[in-house]
Amino acid sequence: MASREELREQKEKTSQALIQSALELCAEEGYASLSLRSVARKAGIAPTSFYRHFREIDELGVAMVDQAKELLEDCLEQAREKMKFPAVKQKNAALSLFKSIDGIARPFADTFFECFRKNSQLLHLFFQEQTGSSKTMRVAISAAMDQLNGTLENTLKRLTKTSGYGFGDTGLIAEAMMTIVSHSGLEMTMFQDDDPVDIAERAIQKMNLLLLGALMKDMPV
Amino acid sequence: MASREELREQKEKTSQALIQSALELCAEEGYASLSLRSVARKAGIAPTSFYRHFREIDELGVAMVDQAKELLEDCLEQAREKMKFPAVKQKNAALSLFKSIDGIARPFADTFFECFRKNSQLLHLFFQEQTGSSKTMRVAISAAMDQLNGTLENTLKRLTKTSGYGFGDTGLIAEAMMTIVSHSGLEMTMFQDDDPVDIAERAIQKMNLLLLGALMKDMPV
DNA sequence: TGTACATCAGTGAACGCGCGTTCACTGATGTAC
DNA sequence: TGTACATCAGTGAACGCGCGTTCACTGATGTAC
Repeated sequence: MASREELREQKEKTSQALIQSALELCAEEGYASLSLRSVARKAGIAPTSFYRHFREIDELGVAMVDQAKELLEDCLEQAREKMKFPAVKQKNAALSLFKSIDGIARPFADTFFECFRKNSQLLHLFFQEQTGSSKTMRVAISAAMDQLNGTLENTLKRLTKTSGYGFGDTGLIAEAMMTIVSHSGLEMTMFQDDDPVDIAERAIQKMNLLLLGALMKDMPV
Repeated sequence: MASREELREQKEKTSQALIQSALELCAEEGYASLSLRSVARKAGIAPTSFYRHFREIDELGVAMVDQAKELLEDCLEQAREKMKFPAVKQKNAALSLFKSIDGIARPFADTFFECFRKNSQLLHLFFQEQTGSSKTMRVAISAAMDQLNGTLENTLKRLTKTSGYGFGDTGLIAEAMMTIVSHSGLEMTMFQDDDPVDIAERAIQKMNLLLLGALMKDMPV
């Protein structure tokens, strides 16, 4: 009936079921309260079977972090394709620049928040446990964040290459942008009474100010 | 021996011992893993005595949030006294403005991070549980943050009142500043291999860019 | 073709442990009369 | 002044529960010879 290959697929399915169950439990009780038994129960397998897939809970945690990282890399790639930074004429510089900059921050935020909305459990876990109590998780997430920040930094560099204007320390800016959107994303998932569109708009405004400042600082006057 | 008044003081001492014990345990294992028994054990009382002070763990949690809020209000007051925004001459505007702005962001960050360093357990708890798994905690912290943001907003308004320049949406800026410093503060406590001075300097740069952008946006050109 | 053996996802019983909560209690202090 | 009662922080035994982990097992698949 089930070939060795089919068995391998079945195992992968069970692993994914464990991850999905863990995500749902995290959303309810938080990562720190995850128990091996509750995850197994939700996934419909015996507690002891958990060990066929992960050595411990943190190994499952890292698997979730890996998925989140893949997702976010895709999200940044998608954002990169939509972000524009049109050249501006010199007069009315600040106002005109501000509109150009919106072509960076807005598509970035839109893509990010859409991704957050579709995968709120996974991304809440990722950003929340960045400074959570499991060292294993912090290390994994920190490494992922370094790469994501690097990806965003490259996007920013590419955007400014053709415009004549530069952003100065693009690494710093990428970091700040990620801080702003991740903080806003967490807010959206936690306070669902608040208007998510409003939170998104405020995040965009914050990034616009940041980017305008970065442009003005090194601008030839 | 012990008058009724002395008994009242003794009870308050025990409550504080419980809070202190809880803080140390949070720093090791996280708020979600706090147990009534472990807190009582660390404070040197019987598990059942816990109920003489708090109805449940979350009530102790909210007591910690209240302490953190008091501390942060004092910190913002202290920062307010040190923040300056000297007027600038029109020519070389951007560069000159950037230096003036540093008189806002740097004292603010210095005060905040010094406070964070001295009370890392309390403030880590406060900012981490802002989006943690206990709704009771999230609500308490959210209310405290609203007030703190308001305080910082007032400080910003007062700073610009005499300079001729305005910051536009000061609420938005206060929010972004708090996001930046709290995120950096959490980084410092969690990754102690990283240089805290470097993290602080980057936070200051981020806020400087934000403030510069905010000034330029509404600037008469 | 048949037989013995290896692999491996999943199982169920059992263990000791720490947990939150209940209960009736202690012993010191203050109050009513 | 003396006696009965109220208050209240702290106690220790006991409970039932969910936890992580161990162990020997099953039953299906594939492999060696």
